[in-house]
Amino acid sequence: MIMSKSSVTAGSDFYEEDASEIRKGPWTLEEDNLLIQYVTCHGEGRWNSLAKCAGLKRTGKSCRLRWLNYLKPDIKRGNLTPHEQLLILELHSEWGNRWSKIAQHLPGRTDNEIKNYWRTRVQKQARQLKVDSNSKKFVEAIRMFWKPRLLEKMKQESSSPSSSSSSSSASIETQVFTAAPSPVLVEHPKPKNISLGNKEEHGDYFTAAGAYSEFDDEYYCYFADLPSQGMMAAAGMDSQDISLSECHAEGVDWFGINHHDLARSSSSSSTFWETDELWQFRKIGV
DNA sequence: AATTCGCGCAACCGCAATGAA
DNA sequence: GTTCATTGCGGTTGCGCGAAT
Repeated sequence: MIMSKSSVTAGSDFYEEDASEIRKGPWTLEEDNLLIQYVTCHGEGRWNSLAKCAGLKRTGKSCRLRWLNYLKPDIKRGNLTPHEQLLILELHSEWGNRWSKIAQHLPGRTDNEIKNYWRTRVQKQARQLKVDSNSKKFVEAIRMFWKPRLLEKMKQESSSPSSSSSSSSASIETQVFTAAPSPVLVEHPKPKNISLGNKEEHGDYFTAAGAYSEFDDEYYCYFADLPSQGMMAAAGMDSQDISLSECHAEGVDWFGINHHDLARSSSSSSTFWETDELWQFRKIGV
């Protein structure tokens, strides 16, 4: 049995209300066992009476939450897989903060867990980039940077013999691609037709094929080709090179961020892409 | 070694929706 | 149609732990 933080604090009276019989705070092992036993015998539901009948000095709400988020047998533990992360990003872009609805598409994951993931991982990155996590800017950044990396990671995992992909990964992948075709990260040489005219003050180049950054006299490709027309459509680009300012002019300020900071911080784990070990700058030949 | 800081996550809260009386 | 209890959901809080200083 998994020991929860709360379980090991058995006997703690944190939050415990002296005035009432209702206990609050971390659940003890004994309480967990009582709840498990009762639900196993009588099933879920009618949480208030369940709490009383099981001899738990908890509210029905508290029992329900404990069961659904922690004790239920089919709950999956551990880190979210790239498949699951990708699915969350996709579904959140469609439904917003409808956590329970999103959770329905991730078997074994709870709405609370998904909500926590969004707040601790995704929103953190938005804060670091100083953009609103619901802004178009950030949504585009996720689409351009994060999703391709997740797809790449999924590919790596599926080709690896020690792959731990769940049996549902195929269907998840199908759903993802059906929901919104995502860019695929590929190696990409620096375009020959980059001209000084496209160079921005930060030494960055934006092309239909990707974005390139000049940093310490090296070029880095930090997003890659789109097999589909999605990216260009999203940014209002045609097949010609386009500058950062032109991107801004289209109202898609993808990177209200300093690309050099991104590059520098690739070893400092202070940004979105690196924190999740999803992002690697690709050094390309000059 | 001691202290501080930041993160992850379990659990609480308030409100809305639903259903029974 | 109204009231009240219950359930479900999303937002928020705060504890425990490990990393950094």
